[in-house]
Amino acid sequence: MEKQKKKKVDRRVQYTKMVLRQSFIDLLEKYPISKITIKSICEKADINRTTFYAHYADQYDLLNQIKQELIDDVHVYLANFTFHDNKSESVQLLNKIFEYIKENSKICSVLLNDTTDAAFYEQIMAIVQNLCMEQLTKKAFNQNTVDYIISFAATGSIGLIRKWLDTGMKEPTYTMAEIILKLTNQGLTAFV
Amino acid sequence: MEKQKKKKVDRRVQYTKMVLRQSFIDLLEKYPISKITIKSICEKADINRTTFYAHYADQYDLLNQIKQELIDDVHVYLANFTFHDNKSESVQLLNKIFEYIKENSKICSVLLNDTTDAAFYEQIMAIVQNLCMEQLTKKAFNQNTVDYIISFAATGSIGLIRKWLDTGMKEPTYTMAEIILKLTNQGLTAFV
DNA sequence: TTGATACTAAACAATGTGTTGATTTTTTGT
DNA sequence: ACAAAAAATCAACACATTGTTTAGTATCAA
Repeated sequence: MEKQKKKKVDRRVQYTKMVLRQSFIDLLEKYPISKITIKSICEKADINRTTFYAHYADQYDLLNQIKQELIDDVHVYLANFTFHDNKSESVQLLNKIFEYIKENSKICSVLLNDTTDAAFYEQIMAIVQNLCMEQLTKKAFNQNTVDYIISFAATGSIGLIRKWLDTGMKEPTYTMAEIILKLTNQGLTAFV
Repeated sequence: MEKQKKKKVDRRVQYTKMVLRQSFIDLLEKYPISKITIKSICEKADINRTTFYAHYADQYDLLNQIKQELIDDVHVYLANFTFHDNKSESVQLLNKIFEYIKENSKICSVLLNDTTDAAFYEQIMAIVQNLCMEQLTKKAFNQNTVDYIISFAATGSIGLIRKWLDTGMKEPTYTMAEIILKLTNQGLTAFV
């Protein structure tokens, strides 16, 4: 009963956050984050600078919130799916992810190119892990080695996605899902 | 004859650059680059701010020069080796690299954690590519797919190294060289 | 020693930062 | 429709950093 009352978000707040976020992303496409000032974000968004500070500590805080929203968004997007170790299911699921990335390619490009924040990176990796490496953790590998393999596969997948985004998301001979699954699953067999 | 005269670098310049660089790296270990001011670097180094501007445009320029020096350093470090597709040679070579990283773990940690700069990333990836993926390009794969695989393996390797650095460079059950080679080579076989 | 080069110190305008308090506008609940 | 609450605005503020200039000093290489 207590948490039932979800505070309705003020329309103004919604608008302010939306427009600040959008300005910021637009700027991020043109300039490195180090050159983007709070002032410039606010001017582009036509929002008072004082208002910015009411919502965010600084640019990086704004960036983090954008990241978090994306993570949540992806989780919602995938929530409907049930997981099986059936291979075609994995492919289907990964395809769904690439569909999502394609739809949100603009923001994904920006966010994946900034990997200074380890937390975001690891959350993305966690998603990949859950999708592609179920069988990995089940088998009785040496845990130490497993961690390294997971790092490799997860980071590699992100690199793959970045390349895909940078080159205009052209579908290669194999689908992205196929490539990822083949590379990860096959890589594992080296350690069985 | 023309280019023979290599200008001797002034000792003062050498000292200035060295101490600025060192201060910067020290600060990078403690604070995110966005919080590091030119002023703070200079104060720590006890160098006049005007002098900083004589050598670097800003913090990011300094960072780039540090990166470039590291790349050059690695190339020199590996220059003595000759390449074979003999497997044990590859292992030896990779071990050499991990030796280098271990010796320079402080700076490597800092530099590898900032991947906003694609150029540096790609130069590191190029080294990994040349070392581990000779046989890859030789085979008649579909070029489109090859590019993706290279991205995956190279980025994955960097992720692996980052993890290794973050966890104190403990030697896992398999050596790092073994893991990288197994994962990359094995991953390839999926596309033969 | 000498000429060249590099560093320092001080001052400068320009820009961005983060916070304040008073005021206006919009939303929400009744 | 109205009053209370919440949010955005505005102007002003002290402050820090930036990047550049100028003149003087110290160090270097030869």
